[in-house]
Amino acid sequence: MDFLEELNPKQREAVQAECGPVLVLAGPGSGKTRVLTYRVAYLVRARDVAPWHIVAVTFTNKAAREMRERLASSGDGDSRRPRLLSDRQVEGLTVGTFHATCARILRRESNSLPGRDNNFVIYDTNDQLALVRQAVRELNLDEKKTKPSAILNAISKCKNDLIGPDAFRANSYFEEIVARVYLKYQQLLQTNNAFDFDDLIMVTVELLRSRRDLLIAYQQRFRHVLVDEFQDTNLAQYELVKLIAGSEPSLFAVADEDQSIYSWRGADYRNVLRFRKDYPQHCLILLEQNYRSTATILEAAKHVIRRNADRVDKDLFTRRGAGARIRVVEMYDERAEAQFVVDEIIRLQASDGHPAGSCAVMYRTNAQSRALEEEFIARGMPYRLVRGTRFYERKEIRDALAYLRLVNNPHDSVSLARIINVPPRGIGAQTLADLERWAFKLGVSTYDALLKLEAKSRGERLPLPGPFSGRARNALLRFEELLTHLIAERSRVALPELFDLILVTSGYRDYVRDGSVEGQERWDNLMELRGVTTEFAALEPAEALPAFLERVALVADVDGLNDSDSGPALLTLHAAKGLEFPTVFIVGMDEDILPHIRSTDSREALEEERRLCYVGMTRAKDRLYLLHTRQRTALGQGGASVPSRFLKDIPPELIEGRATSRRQRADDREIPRNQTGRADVRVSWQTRIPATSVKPESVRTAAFKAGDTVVHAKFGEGIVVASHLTADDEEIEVAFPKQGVKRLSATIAPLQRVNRP
DNA sequence: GGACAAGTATTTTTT
DNA sequence: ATACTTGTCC
Repeated sequence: MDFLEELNPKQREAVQAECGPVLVLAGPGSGKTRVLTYRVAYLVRARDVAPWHIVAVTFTNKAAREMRERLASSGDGDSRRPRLLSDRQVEGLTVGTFHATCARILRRESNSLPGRDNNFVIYDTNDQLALVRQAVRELNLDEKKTKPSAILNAISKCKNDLIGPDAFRANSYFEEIVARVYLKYQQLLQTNNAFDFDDLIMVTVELLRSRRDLLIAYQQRFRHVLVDEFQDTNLAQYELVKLIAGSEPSLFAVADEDQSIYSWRGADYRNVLRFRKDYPQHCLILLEQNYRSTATILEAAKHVIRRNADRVDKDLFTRRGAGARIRVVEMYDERAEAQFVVDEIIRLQASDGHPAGSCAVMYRTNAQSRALEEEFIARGMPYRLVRGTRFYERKEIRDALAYLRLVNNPHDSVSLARIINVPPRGIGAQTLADLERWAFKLGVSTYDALLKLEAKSRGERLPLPGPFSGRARNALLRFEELLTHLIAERSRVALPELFDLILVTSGYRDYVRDGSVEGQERWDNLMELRGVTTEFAALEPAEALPAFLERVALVADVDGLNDSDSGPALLTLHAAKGLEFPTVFIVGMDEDILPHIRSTDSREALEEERRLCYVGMTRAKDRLYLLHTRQRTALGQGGASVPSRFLKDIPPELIEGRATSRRQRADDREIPRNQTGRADVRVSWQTRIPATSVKPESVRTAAFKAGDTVVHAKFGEGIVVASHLTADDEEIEVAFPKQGVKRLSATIAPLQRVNRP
């Protein structure tokens, strides 16, 4: 297997593991995705697995795309590498996000789904929110007392935990409301022939659970399951993986608990622990060699992450040299911080020809980008802002998509409500509310209500009188006429033509092109969207529209935003995950920013902030700058700020100029603070809070770590797979060749460590 | 039904 | 500071 030669022995071991459950725990920069990709190639080439039988799930479309590309081409720029698979083989694979994969399954099985046909639409967060509002209205609940977003969060959480509306049990007044809205919300989704993002997973699980025949069929189909970023799965996703993998799983999961930064979206890194429990016979492989960062950077990052409990302490190492020390820089405020960053990038460029494009500036919150952008603009330096307003979130794009979705699926009342009066047609909120209520009474979708109104206007007798004044009724009838006309054209003309037709006949084109600069920009955006429709022009009109909509619903960004290296990248720490840069600046290493103020009251949240910091630090290959300020303007009001606690965890000898000087640290303590860390400047110059007011964190370290070989008096030799510090003990899991994985107390069990590298 | 003023909330966001 | 939602008045 010559194509495996470019992997190191450990990576190769993972790739060639037997086809049972395999868990690869891998540190940053250890080649996780590479291992996953090669595993796919290995299954096909060495194990004669038909590509058809392989499903690889990722979390982003980007990751899926990159994986395909690597499999299909010599990849990574160095062109002399052999291809891993042929085009035909790659085409046979199922590589995609959880959501895209589930959407495909549901589309295929839509006849088994109550109230859905295969034209169902996928609602994103905006649509979901609109639907929650509608549900709240229909239940006559007070929108002010119960924030729709809070309800939606709760519903989403339920779905991530596979709790359907019937199974939900309320334990508080708020949850009572949630329970009622949830039920109504699901009904509305069904009436609209729609699923939301979370449904894609939950409904697929429900379907496979209730239909044994389908379950068996999909298990047969997807005999080999691979999961990337496994620490980011939620319960529903893990359940789905388990279902498809079946009782004799060929399941290959790659994870790094220390990079789990999406718990607020339902991700639960404890799925890694569950995996170990659910598949006790699994093969565990640790990838601990980092190929990215200098020893200094890696060491600093390890010191930061080590403070977290509940983790397998991986013993990361690198063969790279120490490299430059980390620069910890204190600036007066965020403007000075930005200046320093720009100055330093220019200096690096001038002194050693370090291209500006290989630098990245990272921050905790999007709002922090402003000071940076202002400085870059003032200095005339180009920069790449990674994910500003996303393309598909622009109003004009969402409006155009709403038209398209409505034409595809007229029962989609959320899209209908969005554009019924855009451009203005004299159908205001009141009229729309009346229409919706009327539709609700008749038990039909909003579009059907419009049809009934039209039938009535032709003189047909209907049981209920429409509640509309002449003016409103005329406006509604004109809209109905427009919509019916567009629907009739749907299966007649090619998609780009349909797109044009919609914009012209709806009056949207003239509405947008009002002669202003912004108007032109919006029009340009619409034309960019039109460009996407041309990719579907060759398909049958009836197929093109649903295919286009699915693509658009599941792809959050448009390619080509982060390609060129025309300047430094500006991005949030979250957005930085999975990327690497020779030089990284993390700005705002201040208490209340990183860790964020909203995280400081819970241990779990604080640990996630720590992981976030770790993710940022480990993006750096050669140079790492950590900046904090003395004073920071937040929400319009300035205040003194305190250096982030994470800075204290970095050993001084790794920091430029810190090893010898205690003075610097003493200076830090001079910064006045109150309990919240942000102090009123005037008061604070008199108040000095001793350093002890900062809560000390546990510095206890585990005696055992994953990978250690131990001998147990009874079980014999085994390998430690996990270690957690508990309140007063250390709990470890040890895999014994004969007896399986045992959970032991490190202080009580008769254990002896055999070796430690 | 639409324009404007006041009020409110403001982390992160793979799909 | 500011963007976005809601309330009031024409």
